[in-house]
Formats: sequence, structure tokens, C-alpha cells
Amino acid sequence: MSTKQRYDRSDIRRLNVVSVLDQLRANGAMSRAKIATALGLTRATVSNIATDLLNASLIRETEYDQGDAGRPGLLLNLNPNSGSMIAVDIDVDRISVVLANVGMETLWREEMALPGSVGADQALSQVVDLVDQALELGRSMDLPCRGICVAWAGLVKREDGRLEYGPTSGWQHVPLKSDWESRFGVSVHVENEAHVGAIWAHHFGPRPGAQNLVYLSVGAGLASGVFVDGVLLRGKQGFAGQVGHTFFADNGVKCSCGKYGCWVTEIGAAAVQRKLLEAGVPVPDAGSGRDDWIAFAVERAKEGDADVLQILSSVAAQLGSGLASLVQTVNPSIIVVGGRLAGLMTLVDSEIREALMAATLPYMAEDIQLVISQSEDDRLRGCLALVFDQMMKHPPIAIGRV
Amino acid sequence: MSTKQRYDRSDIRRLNVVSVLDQLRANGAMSRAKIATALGLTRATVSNIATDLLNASLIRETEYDQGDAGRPGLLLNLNPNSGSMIAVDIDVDRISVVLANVGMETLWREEMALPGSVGADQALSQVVDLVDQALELGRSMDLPCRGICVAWAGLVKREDGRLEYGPTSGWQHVPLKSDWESRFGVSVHVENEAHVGAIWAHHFGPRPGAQNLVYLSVGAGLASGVFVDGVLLRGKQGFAGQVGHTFFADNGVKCSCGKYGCWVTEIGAAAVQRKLLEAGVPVPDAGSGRDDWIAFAVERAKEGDADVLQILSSVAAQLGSGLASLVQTVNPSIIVVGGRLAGLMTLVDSEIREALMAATLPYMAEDIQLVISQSEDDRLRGCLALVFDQMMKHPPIAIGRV
DNA sequence: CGCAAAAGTTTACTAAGTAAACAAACAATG
DNA sequence: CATTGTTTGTTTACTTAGTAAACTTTTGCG
Repeated sequence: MSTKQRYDRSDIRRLNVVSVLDQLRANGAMSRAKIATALGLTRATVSNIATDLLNASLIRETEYDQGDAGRPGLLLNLNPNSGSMIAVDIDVDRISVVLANVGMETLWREEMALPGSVGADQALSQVVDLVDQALELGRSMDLPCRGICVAWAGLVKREDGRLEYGPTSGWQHVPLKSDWESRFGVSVHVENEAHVGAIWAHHFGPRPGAQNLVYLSVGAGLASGVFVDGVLLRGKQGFAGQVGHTFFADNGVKCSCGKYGCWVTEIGAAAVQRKLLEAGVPVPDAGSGRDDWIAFAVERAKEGDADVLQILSSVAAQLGSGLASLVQTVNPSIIVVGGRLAGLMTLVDSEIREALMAATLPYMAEDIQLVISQSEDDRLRGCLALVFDQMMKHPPIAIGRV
Repeated sequence: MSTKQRYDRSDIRRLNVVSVLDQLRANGAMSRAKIATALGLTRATVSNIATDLLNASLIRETEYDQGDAGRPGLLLNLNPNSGSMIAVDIDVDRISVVLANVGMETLWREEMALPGSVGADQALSQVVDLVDQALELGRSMDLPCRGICVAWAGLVKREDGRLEYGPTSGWQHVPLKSDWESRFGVSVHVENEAHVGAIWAHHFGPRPGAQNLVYLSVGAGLASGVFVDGVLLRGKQGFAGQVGHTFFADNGVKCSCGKYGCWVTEIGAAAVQRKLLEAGVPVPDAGSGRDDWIAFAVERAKEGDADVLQILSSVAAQLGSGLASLVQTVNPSIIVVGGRLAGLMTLVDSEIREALMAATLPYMAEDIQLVISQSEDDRLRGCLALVFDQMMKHPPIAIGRV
């Protein structure tokens, strides 16, 4: 199987259109002339492209540039209202749906609780209603929908966007993408939760545009999203990043996946909760409210509770040491830790870093950046970013096939 | 920092030239018309490109096609003698240099022993002599050198091709690429040994063109080369794949990197040799010849020596379980195990596979292919392939800048 | 032999760039 | 306040690497 690729004039136009859009995304408002010099194109060409984009209303002319001398340029800007995007986050105990414009501004948001007992079919049929609402609202605002992205904690088959296997939820073989695409008539992306976290970090993390990064999602599950040279590591089936179920502890407890001593059974939410309980810390149990115990533990740690701090330290050490494996495998320049437990991890970030550094080869991690995400909506924002990226790569604009 | 990319007519030509070359590489001899239909270009365009390539003598017209009816096509072929490539493999105890034509046919080969005591400067000054010989021979055969690739077991800094740190050899901070490029006036690529192994496997492994693969080099060191969606995972600094120094055993021995219980200290060459000795197997010690003990152990295992087999089984289990982590992290479709110990691993390949499968999530590895490489020259061939790839991506042919 | 069929070439055309000239809009300056 | 210089955006003439379609060449076959 070879590349099967052929290029003609329409391709160079398409590529230049994307380049122009990229400029606007990266630098905000720019005049035609500025774009031209930035890209090395002539002003004539950029003008030409700009009129196309204006006609498609993907961009807008806003105000005039305040230059020092000469005729001021008319600033161009991505039009945040050229369309809408929908993000769906299927979390352990709730599902969130967001409608945003392509400027990433939230227009509508809805959440629903997801009792553990509910199966995939029932849960998804309710989500479909929410998505319908979002689509309807988007239509009413005259914003054509550019895509839907669903984040899910499990193995998502890339070729057909199926929820293949959820180690924690137990869901299996749900052909979400094909179902939804035929139902909604919009392109649907289904992606692992940590993968969209990584997309979020890539765009909006502490070092926007970082080409080599690791996003580690620490919650009920434990998974990684990795950017390598600017592209998301997805792997053959799209299952890459299941680091939570790598072997970690010699005499570990049984994991939901059936094996013993997985990394997630040592430092995942259930593990931390268990360790706290075992140490006699009176954390509220799972039934009493979804993240109550986390808030409680954070509180106690901040008050200096020795038991809690000691447990957090040991978790930090295990997190850092596991991260070391990942770092040595993919050599990122930045690590972002997100997920439900991020709040707890913030309290011991220096210890995580220490453990990480201690377990990596010299030079490997010397100027690596380790950041605990404070954002609540990593995954939802990542979903939006994915749809946006897709739109930037394939702008909804007619380019005359030759 | 944005993309800074602009396209014009010359780019479309360049891309089509590359597509034509790709076709010929993938399918061997083809007529202009066949290439045209395969790529979707017109015969006129392919003719045009072909004359350019013929003038640059990158391709040749060979024989006529035996078609069923009509005028037979004149077959085009990559010209194996359009240039030469040089591969250098710096191994633990020897350095090999190969001169090949761009048809990957070996024209000359030379090896030199590398005593453990020798430092980087001294060793490399000798290698320089060998490379000079190769270059001279290439010149005498009128084959312009298209590049030199050096494989080395250690951390190679991608941005400047430096040998940054060799966990086993101890070499540090050798600016090989810049030194050699100024000395030889040819483009020089320096790459980690497992990375070039992966390049080899990608092109010439059991499933040529596999887009998602893991190559694991098991010898004195232990490192991985990973292809993700057809591109080599190199990471921020180029250090990706140092899986040998990930933490593996709770009460492991001290590793050359200073840590305890690294994967390589459990299943690397030294570890296997140690375990055999501890079990009372009278393997020849390291001093008596470089791989004598491996051959000896293979021999004993084939004879059914219980001690040896038991040790191999335990090593296989540890190899498979470690591979599982890698598999779950990068989700390859194929794993190729190479390196000095490959011969031993062949004897227990089913056990490696079992351990791997046992430690991976459902669906993750179900149709994964595990192959032990029988090739001796993975790294050298991989080096040549790297240079060849580079040439295919940037063909040495004038394309009129607009 | 004449004809169908395919390969390779030639010719006229087209689109998306370039370069250079031009018109418009501002700041600075005497 | 008019002039000058500078920068923006547009227009015009040109180039080039494609396309489509006709033409030429070379084979197999009835």
C-alpha cells in the first residue's frame, strides 16, 4: 500500500488557506500585509484568500491597526460566530454537554448525573436528547454545527469511533460515531478522555503549542494522552495511553481489569480513598456524594493532618515513579496532570517532581515542566479544540478542484 | 510560534516528484502510464516528471512491459547506482561501517573491535578513517554520497546530533553530527540504535510499511524504537525509547545508570549471563569472546538443559510483561524483538507472547504480531533506510523555485 | 494487412501563484 | 496646511505546473 497522493493547484490553495487561518488563530487579529510577511506570501495572494474567507464568513474585518506610519491595515480575525461545536464528556458519574461557538465561547451547558447502575444504551439515549437540544439551539442561532466530539474513559476504536471497552464503566462495543453521524448528520469524533485532555493541554495548557507533551488523567481511571512532534499518539487501534493498567506493584490488589497491581489500583481515586480509610482518616464514603471525600482530604491536608499528608506523599512517589517510565518512553518537554485527583496532587507537586527526577536517566528530564492542571473542564475544552482543529485542517470553504 | 508555511507551484512539483518516487519504491518497476493511473495524475505530467528524474539519473528506463494488448510501456525503475549511502553502527564491542548504493546493495563493509577501555575520542578517530575509506571508494565508483547515518546505543540529541549520554558506554557530549558534517561535507544523521532498528523493521520487517510498530532492542542495553502512524517517535530531545531504565523489579540489582531494578538489569545481556552463572551453568565469561556465552546458552537450551530453559522462561516472562506496558502505552500492531539476545528469545517466543497477552487489557493486543528478528544487521540496514528515506523526501533534483 | 488498444508526446488551456505598479490612508515635518 | 514618506490593499501582466484532448507510435490479433 503506497501513498496514493497527487497534488495540483487546488492543493496549494488549500494549504495556503490553512496557513492563513493558522496565523490568525496563533496571533489573533492581523492585517493582510502582516499575514503576508509572516507567511512569505505576497499581499496580493493573501488579499485573494482573505476575500474567499470573508465570503464564507470564516473571518471578519474588525478595526484598523494602529501602525506608526503609513496607511493602517484593516485587521482580520477569525469569526467566532461562523459556526458551533458540541462537546460531550462522559465521566464516571456524570455526563456534560457543551455548545460553543468556534471562538470557544460557551453558549449552553447541561449536565446529567450518571448512576453507576445505568448501562450504555440507557445513558446514551439521554445524552442524545441533550445533543439534540444543543443542535437545535445552534440552528436557532444560525450557527452551522462543525462537529461533535465525545470524550470517554476507555478504549475507543479509531477507525469507526466505537466505545470498545471501558475498564471502569464496563461498556462495550457501542458504535457511537456511526450511530450519531447518521442520526445528527454532523461529523462526530469519539476520543479517549486522556487524549482530549492532551489536546486541551496542547492548545491551552501552560505552554500553548508544546509539541511533545504528556497529559496524565488521574481520577477513577488513569490514562495518558501524548503529543509527539505535534501530533496525538493514538496507535493502531486508537487505544494508546492505557498506562493505568501497566504493572506497577509486586503485591498489589486486584484491579477492575482483572489483573493485580496495576498502576491505577495504587494511585487511582479508589486507591487513594482506600488508603485514607485504612489509615483511619474518616473520609466520607463513595455513596455520600461524588467528590466529597476529595474535598475533605484536601481540607485535612491543608490543615496539616499527618496521616493524610503521609498517604499523599506515598501516592506522589508512586505517581512520579510511574511518570518516569512514561517520560523515558516518549521524552516530553512538559507533563500536565489532570483529572479528579489533580486538587490533591497539587499539594504534593514537589514530591511528584522529586520522584520523577530520581527515576529518570540524566539529561532526560532536566528541563521538563511538571504542571498540575487546575482546570475543571480539561476534557470538554479539549473536545472543542479537537473539533476546531478539524475545522482548521479542512476549512468549510469551496476550493475549485482543478 | 506558528507554522510559517507557504506553498507555491514548486511545492506541488516537489510533492508529485516524491509521489512518483514513492510509487517506484513501493511497487518496483512501473511504466509512466501505470504510475499515472496509480497516482491519479495524467500521463503527460508523469512523463514530464520522469524526464527530470531521468536527467538527474535518479531513475532508469529498463525493459518493456509485457502487456496484453497495445503498445508496451517502458518500465521505469529507481536507479540503484544513482548514489551511495554510508551506515555506521557503534555497538558495545565493535563498530561496523557499510557502504551501499541507494539500491541498498552492500558495496563494502569493514568492522573494527572496540575494547571497552577505549574512549569516545579514540574510537571515533578510527571510525573517521573507515568513513573516509568508504567515501573514497564511493567517489571512485562515481556514486555521490547521499548521507551518512550513525547508530549508537544512547541518548542522541536530535537538534544537533550529539551523543549526549550513553548509559552503558559512558560516552558523553560528543558533537558527532556537526564534526562530521564539516569534515565530510555530507549530511550526517545520528540516531539511537533502537530507533534505526525500528526504521529497519518499518521497511524490511515482517510486515513492511507497518505504521504502528515497536522495535525492542535487547542486548547489553534495552531500548525501544516506536513508529506511530508511520513516523518515528523521537520526542522533544530525541531521547524517546529509553525503556530499559524504567523501574521494573522491587529488589533489583544496581544498574549502570545508578538506579536499582531497571528493566535492563533484569533481562539485559549482563542479567541473563549473571543468572546463568548463578544457576551453575558454565557459560564462558565475558572476556573469552564477545558472544560466546550466547551461542553456548542457545546450544544448551536446544539440548534441553533444564536450568537454562528455566532461566530463559523467567526472562521471557519479564520481557513479555514489560512489553505489555509498552503495548498499552503506544498500541502497536506489531512488535519486533531484535538485538544480541534475539537468538535466545527465539527459543521462548511463545512464552514471551503469553506473558504479554496476560498483562494487557482485553482488545488491546488481540491481533498483535510478535516477531523475533533473525537479522544480524538490523541497525546497519536501518541506517541505510534512514538515509534512503531522507533522499526520497528531499530528492537531489533541481526544482525551479518560483 | 488493417485495426483495436494502450503508451508516450504534443498542444492549447487554466488556475494560483509572483512581481511590480498604482491608489489610498495615515504621520511627520517644514 | 501642503508636501513627503510609508505602509496598505488592489490591479495588471506574467509564469508555471498542472489538465484535457488530440496525435503518434508500437504492439497483438482476427
